[in-house]
Amino acid sequence: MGKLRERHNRRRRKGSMLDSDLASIRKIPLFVGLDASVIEEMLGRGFAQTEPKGARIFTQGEDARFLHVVLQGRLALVGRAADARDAVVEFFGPGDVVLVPAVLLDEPYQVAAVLMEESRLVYLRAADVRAQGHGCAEFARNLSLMLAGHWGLLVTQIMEHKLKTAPQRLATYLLEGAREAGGRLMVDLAVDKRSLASRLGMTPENLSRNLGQLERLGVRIAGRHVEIDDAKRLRAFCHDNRSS
Amino acid sequence: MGKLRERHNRRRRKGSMLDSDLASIRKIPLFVGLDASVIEEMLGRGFAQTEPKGARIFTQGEDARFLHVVLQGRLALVGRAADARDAVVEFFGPGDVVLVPAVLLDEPYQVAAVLMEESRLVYLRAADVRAQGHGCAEFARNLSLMLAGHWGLLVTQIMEHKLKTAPQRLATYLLEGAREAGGRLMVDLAVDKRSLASRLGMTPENLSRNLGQLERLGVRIAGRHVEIDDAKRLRAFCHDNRSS
DNA sequence: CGGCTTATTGACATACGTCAACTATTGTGG
DNA sequence: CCACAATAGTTGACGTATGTCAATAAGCCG
Repeated sequence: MGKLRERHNRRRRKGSMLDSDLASIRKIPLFVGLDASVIEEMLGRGFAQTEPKGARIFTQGEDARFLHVVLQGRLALVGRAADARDAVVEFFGPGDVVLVPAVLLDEPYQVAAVLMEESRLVYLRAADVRAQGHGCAEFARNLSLMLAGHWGLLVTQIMEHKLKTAPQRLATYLLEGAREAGGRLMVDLAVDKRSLASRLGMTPENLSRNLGQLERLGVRIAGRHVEIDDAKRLRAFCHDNRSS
Repeated sequence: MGKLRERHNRRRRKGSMLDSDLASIRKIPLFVGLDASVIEEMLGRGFAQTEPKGARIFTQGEDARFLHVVLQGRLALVGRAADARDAVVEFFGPGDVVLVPAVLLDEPYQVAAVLMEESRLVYLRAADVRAQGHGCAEFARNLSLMLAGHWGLLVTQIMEHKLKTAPQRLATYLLEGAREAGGRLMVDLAVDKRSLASRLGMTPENLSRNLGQLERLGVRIAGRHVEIDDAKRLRAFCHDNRSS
């Protein structure tokens, strides 16, 4: 729960969009099926920008001027309490669209966004997005579907917090992110452990200890690289309270 | 975290919609600004029904066949973990529309819904809702706005869980629900304390103790009726960790 | 290499859950 | 309307998970 520091916060300058950017954007569900004119209208007045690790893209309480699309990299939505401690709500990566709610409702951002690594983002003007949400039925529909998906993410997280212990939440997170490679299940944590701890609702110290505990369940940890020997056992551990 | 029991679960029979039902529905933000034909198309194939306290409207894992609108009463969204403990995600009351995400995505419900008191609900057929989400731009837009609003609720709850202690979450909940009446701030808890405890992420025992703790901060509790003598002090307590 | 940040480990404090007993409240049938 | 059972809520004693503080170790970058 330490404060996430922002090291660089240079004033951003508009960067023009590359063809590769446009190609990526068109594959994102929010933008599929739209008339070319609609996409162009939104993108035409937006821009793309690569920003360094630690950059604060926007701040809690700030007016929602842009809709952000992550092309590469990773960012964290960070909420800050009145006493200046803050918590990571969720991470977003390539293809994710961030903070549609604030943009649609034309409200201040409820949370801040901080880059976990150097990332390339698209900035779409909030007013344009709202206009298309109004004018283009297909876009409005895509927005709903995206929001519906996010709803599920948040509900899942709430339930995990209320029903699972810290080690169980950690194990669940690992299993969700795991990929099979060479007959082995493995995960590469995309973010530093301090932020991961915050996302999982525990202190960094406890994250360390909980990783240690999982090693006794056949999880091997080397820095940010994690290997899962016995996925079945780990899954059982997530569900059942009464495991060792 | 005890299990919410369902006492009555009679098979529901379709109930026709009353004029007063229609009047209520038209005032709900999700339905304002729609062509009369659109509303009629959705409502025409739906129905309204009054169901008793404890009724389980739908179950986790069930396919989303209906979109539910609360006309009167109160329901809880309840998630169940693998080990059969369950947690209240959120309460919904008159004017709220429940589980749009599952309906839109045509996915199974992620959570169940249980009535906290006798309630009158509208059942709209999921397929009809999806069709209008597709066909009617204004409805698609309203859906987005509603989902965006819900997103804020859930994010707030996640942050409170990560950043606040149980007594602080309780105090925050009381302040949010408080109404001014006769120069006094007061709340009437709409649900039983067991469910409230689950919503707030604590045990019923701890809810009792935490209410007791708040009494030392000028909160008077009598059953489900709560009076707040010093809102300023209570607010300070919510924000600051280091209060007595 | 040296300085900085990040991660780990240990000792300790505490908030919270658990279990069990008790009390209050609600509902129901006689 | 009362008596009784069932449920809901409270209280206390206690254990444990998790946070806190401090010191050490391990990466990372200039």
